[in-house]
Amino acid sequence: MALKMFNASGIEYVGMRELAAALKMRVGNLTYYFPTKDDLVNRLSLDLAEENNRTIVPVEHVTLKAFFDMLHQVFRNHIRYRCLMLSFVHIMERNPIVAKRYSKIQSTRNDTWSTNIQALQKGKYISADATEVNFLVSTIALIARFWISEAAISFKQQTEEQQMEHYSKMIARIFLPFATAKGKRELEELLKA
Amino acid sequence: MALKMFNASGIEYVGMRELAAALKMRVGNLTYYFPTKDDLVNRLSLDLAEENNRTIVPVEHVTLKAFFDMLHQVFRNHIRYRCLMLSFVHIMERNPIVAKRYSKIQSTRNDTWSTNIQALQKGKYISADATEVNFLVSTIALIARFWISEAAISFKQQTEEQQMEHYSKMIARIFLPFATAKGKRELEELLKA
DNA sequence: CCGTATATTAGGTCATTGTCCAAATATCAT
DNA sequence: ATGATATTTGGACAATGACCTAATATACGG
Repeated sequence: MALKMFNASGIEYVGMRELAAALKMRVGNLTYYFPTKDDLVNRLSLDLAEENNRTIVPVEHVTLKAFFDMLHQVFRNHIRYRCLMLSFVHIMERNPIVAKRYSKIQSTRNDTWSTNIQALQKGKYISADATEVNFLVSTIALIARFWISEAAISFKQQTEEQQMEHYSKMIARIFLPFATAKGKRELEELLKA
Repeated sequence: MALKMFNASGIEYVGMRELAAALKMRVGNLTYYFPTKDDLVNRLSLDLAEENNRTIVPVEHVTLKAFFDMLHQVFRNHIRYRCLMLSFVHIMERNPIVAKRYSKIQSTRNDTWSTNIQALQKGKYISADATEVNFLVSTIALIARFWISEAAISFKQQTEEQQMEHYSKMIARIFLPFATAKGKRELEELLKA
């Protein structure tokens, strides 16, 4: 419920009173469960982190298709918690608990992406040296963090599916130069759709 | 002065009273010049837009070096108005005046980037078809908009110069696959530094 | 079933925020 | 000097997040 309202109006524009009313509670009652608004945000952030834990996993025999399906699922998770993504910077700056957990998680996330990209190499889908893998990981991280923000500004009129497709394709294009012949075929399939 | 305080603490965490005090004014006096905080933000946004107007221009005989110098200068402008970049999404959502001006400006910005990239093609630095040029433009736009936000979260400990270098190199790497032999030499020079 | 300890709810207060206003004062052209 | 305009002042307003105490419900051991 809180998530729905936050997604609709933005975290900082939903008051505790407003939220309590929607929950048919009194304000004091809401603050009993979540003493501060940051605690609420912290809870939502935990939920998102857990969903992503289930989504971002190392895959044994990864294909480019599987890799981009995983990315697509991450995008979907971000949409479900879009209020967090849109207020990302402010939350990180003002909510030390969330910030600390995030920075801890993030390095393992990057490791997982890196592992999966190296698996793509072993599967002869792409070919890239260590610094190139690093580049791919940090580019994915940047796009994954901020695609919703940019879409909210520049592609408001598009559906969420169209937005996700746009950024999936952007990442696919970044992979393209590193793809083998086999990889190119799969990527061009993705880019065509 | 307002800019300095906003950059230091974030727009939403500098109060009108605090700001007025620093300006040795009364609050009511400040609101005489800027009736609302949004008017203040609007003014700062105008200033940034003007600086970028001077920076992002079509260049006749553009080189990759010149192109990345231009990008570097854009990054510098963003640093000077970092409070705006860090609150980008919220401003666009809640300040219709700024939002409207931004979306109008942005399409001409993209045109200019596109023109300059096509000039790089004419100069035999890179080779890319229309959709690839489009891809390059939208990727640059995304990175330019959000690099400061990501740096504020993930590279806090680095200096601004190091941060700019990181994202310049990221863009250089995105150009690399499209570079001609001549272009590759210049880009690898940039990536080495 | 009673009595007590714990969990929950209610209602209100507090300081802070952005915004607004009417009166007082300063500045300037005629 | 006088009238008009520009600026400054000090305070008020509603809304916000946070906090607190007293009332009430629930659960549990005897």
